[in-house]
Amino acid sequence: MSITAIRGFNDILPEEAELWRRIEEESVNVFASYGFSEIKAPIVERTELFLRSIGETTDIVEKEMYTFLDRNGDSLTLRPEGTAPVVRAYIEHRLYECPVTKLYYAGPMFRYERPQKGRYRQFYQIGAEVLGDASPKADAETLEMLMRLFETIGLKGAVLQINSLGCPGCRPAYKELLYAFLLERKESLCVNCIRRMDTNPLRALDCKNPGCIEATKDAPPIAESLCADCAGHFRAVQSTLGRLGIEASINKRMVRGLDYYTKTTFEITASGLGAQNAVAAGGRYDGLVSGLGGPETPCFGFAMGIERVALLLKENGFLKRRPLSVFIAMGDEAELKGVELLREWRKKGIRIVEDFSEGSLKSRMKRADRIRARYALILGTDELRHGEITVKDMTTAGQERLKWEIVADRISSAEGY
RNA sequence: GUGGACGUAGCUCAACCGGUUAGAGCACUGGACUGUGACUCCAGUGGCUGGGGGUUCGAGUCCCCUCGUCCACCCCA
Repeated sequence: MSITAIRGFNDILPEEAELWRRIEEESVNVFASYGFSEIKAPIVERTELFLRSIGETTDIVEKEMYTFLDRNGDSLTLRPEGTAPVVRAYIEHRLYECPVTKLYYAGPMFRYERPQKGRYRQFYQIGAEVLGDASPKADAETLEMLMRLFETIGLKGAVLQINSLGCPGCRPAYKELLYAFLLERKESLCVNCIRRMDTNPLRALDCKNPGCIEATKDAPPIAESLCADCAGHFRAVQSTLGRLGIEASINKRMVRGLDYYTKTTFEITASGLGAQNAVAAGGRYDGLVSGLGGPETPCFGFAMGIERVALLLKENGFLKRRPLSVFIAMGDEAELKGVELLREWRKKGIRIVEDFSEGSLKSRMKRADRIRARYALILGTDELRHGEITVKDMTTAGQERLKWEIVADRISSAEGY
């Protein structure tokens, strides 16, 4: 084995890439029907963008970023998530001059983590952001869109959990309350939670350590500390979801790993992914745009992990014969005529490859089968003389000799081609 | 960053307590079948046992180091 891909960075081979393309196509279709347009932001940004958006004390920033100095000495970072770059572009190009902007993006993200099932160092997300809409209906409608997407691509068993994290108006008071509560039970908390008590006590609610779960069982719920605005917003999200027929359970322990979230947060999980069971997650981030120097702009967004969706979809995947023909010429003259014919047939949209191998017809037929082609087109000396070609359907084993002129029509009208 | 499992042919795996020339299935190539794939039968190609060091008369097997994969923790999509 000579040079291999680096750890956590994977090749997506054609069979899987096709599945990915289906996921992306369906996503784009659904997003478009809700009025989203695509934005393509760079993969590398100034490190500062992520420090200021994600938060300096988050795990992502503290230990997971691919950060390096470029030749000028600027600190740059491979994007660990998609929202911050989108918001940066939104501000930079003054897209806020439009009252509501709905954007989606797709592409690779990078986090330096130990790879495991459903988690890689380069991973792909499709995400969408609604910028400039404060209404709880925007939250609910976007969630409905996501659930619809999962339904259309055939992903089964997606479960939606929601929570509200409050806003800068009410969260500080809650943090105090929770801090006091945790302080009383400090002995039973894990070291991690004790360390984070001062900076981000909410993380203790999310901790999976049995001691912490037990200790925080009766912690004061955020819901009771929300200000009138946040509480009303949360109720409205729930009732709108109800009217849209979307089931959502409230998970009052759910805390996101990024600092910019406010009010609604959510996570969609599915079984079959191992420990990494979230397929999509996101929430509202009303303070991010202004925090990065733009105008006050309430926003809601999410990101979906393509690897994880693909992992779940692969369970009911099967190999199909591809809409592809293989051209097999017997002899030099037939080969010469072949390139001419292929040129015409391809012009008519027939997907076709030529088998240039020297082997017997038998071995060449075998190759055609191996690449799972639908048709084998055999041009021998007799066919050549008559202006015909033998067309064999590899799925039915039936074959017929056709005049060159009608081959393209015959093939393209076949079902599944 | 931490813990556990595992690295043997292209793939999936076998090889007893350390013992002769490391095997099988699948795949690949050819033949049975002169121009017809899949099913069947026969034959053949294919290995620095991840890499390095050590113990031993002898290492795929035991010990150490290293690299890698997987799973879990942490965290997250």
